[in-house]
Amino acid sequence: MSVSDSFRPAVRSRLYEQVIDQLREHVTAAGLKSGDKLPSERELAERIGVSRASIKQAIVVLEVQGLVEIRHGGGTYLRTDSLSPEPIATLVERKRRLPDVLDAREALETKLAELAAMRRTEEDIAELDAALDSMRTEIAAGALGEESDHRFHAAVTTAARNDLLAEFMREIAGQIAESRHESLQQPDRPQQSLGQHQRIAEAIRRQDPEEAVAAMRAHLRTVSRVRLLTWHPEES
Amino acid sequence: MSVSDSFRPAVRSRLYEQVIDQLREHVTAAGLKSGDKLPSERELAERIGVSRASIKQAIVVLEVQGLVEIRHGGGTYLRTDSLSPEPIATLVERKRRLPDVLDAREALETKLAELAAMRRTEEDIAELDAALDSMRTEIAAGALGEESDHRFHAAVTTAARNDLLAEFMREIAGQIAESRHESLQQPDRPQQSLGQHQRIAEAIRRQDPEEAVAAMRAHLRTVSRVRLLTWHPEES
DNA sequence: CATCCAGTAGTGGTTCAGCCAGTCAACCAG
DNA sequence: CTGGTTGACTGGCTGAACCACTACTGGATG
Repeated sequence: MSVSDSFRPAVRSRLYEQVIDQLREHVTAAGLKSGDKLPSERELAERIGVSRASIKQAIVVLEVQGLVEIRHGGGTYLRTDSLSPEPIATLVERKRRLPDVLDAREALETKLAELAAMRRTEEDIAELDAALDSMRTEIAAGALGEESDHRFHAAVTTAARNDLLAEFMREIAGQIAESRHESLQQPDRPQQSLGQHQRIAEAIRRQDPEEAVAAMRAHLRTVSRVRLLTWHPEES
Repeated sequence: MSVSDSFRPAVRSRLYEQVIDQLREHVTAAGLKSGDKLPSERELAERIGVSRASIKQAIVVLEVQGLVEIRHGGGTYLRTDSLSPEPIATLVERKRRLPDVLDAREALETKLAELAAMRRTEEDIAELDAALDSMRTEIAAGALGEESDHRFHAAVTTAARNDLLAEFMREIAGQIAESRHESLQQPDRPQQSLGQHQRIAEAIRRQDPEEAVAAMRAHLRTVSRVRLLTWHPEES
């Protein structure tokens, strides 16, 4: 690590933020769950050593984030187990357990295939075909076709027209890329993959959701099986 | 207003919320844009007729929502043009995205049910049963059983043992809670819901992934159908 | 004249003491 | 058993006060 590595991110100046941090700690330390009651404002003020006004600011923030429910005269109650909105990025990074990613991918992409089959436009079909063409060319030239593979799945995602699922896909894009690379290095794998992609595209073109789901599932299970055999023969 | 039609869903009692409303009005009325300066806390307190503490609570809320930037000693500045996170346009947009959420939920929860059926332990079964018992009790008492509903689905998520999918579920937990509340207010809905949950639990207990998927899908489609009929008869 | 730099008014940050207004449980009366 | 009363507890809000920081002003300096 060199000189300017990490600036001290400036002091967390606002008091209410520190209060929120302490509340989070307390919740996890005490093992509180959804529905449990937090200490009263007066008690928190005394134990944390700040004024009630600051405690209240912190609690109001937690309230607007939906993490806590305030009952006038009745106390403050948890609405979640963690009290931590915890950024997804760090979690995905920490939880890069592969089988989890593969299961998640199957959950997301089979649904995407289903929706794509129902909603695809002519433009979507054109993009799917373009991706397949590109894949054929790459493979014929002896390449793995990773780029085209990604392009194809991105086109399916676009055709599904669901921003939320698209966002979830983005969040595991990194791990998918890894597993794609692994998978495509198996002998004859690119050619087999091309066939599976064509089957998916065909189902979407014919607007056949069930077949699209089946084709996508078959494709993903092939990918994951290879992956498991290569990396985790003993896994669960 | 007839008898049970619609109770006013509890008053908008909190002062800081009214302050936020007034601030929004002021911003639009005065035509303030991003970068402009808001009046000082003391001036706002005097003009709106509340204490500075309440003004500050409101401003802190706006800060954590990223709508405003506070500079110690320098004043408070707009970071957006409107100060309204959702004027009607975006609110409509949010409602329009509800189908996205429902599709995502089906993608995630059917997979969770499948995994749960394969991986559940005796403890998981016990928690599912406990949630069902609680649901029966609540419903028998005339309640909707929202809490138990959430508890049940949380138990399924736990039993699936996939942190990534669990994280995705957390991200849409808020919208799921909304749709749950809507759905369970339909006549006879809680009773029907109980039956569907029992079917899911039974499949998981028998370690029958396919049936678990089918049961979960049936349950979710009921929920989403009701929702669409109630709120968006004309949707897509 | 241009520059620099205190001084100062003004701003947000926080505290404190106090009162108001709900909630809840224990208790009592019917 | 039901319904009302009471009192302790909890969150909601206020007002005055002080601290920490910023920004502007106006005079001193080169």
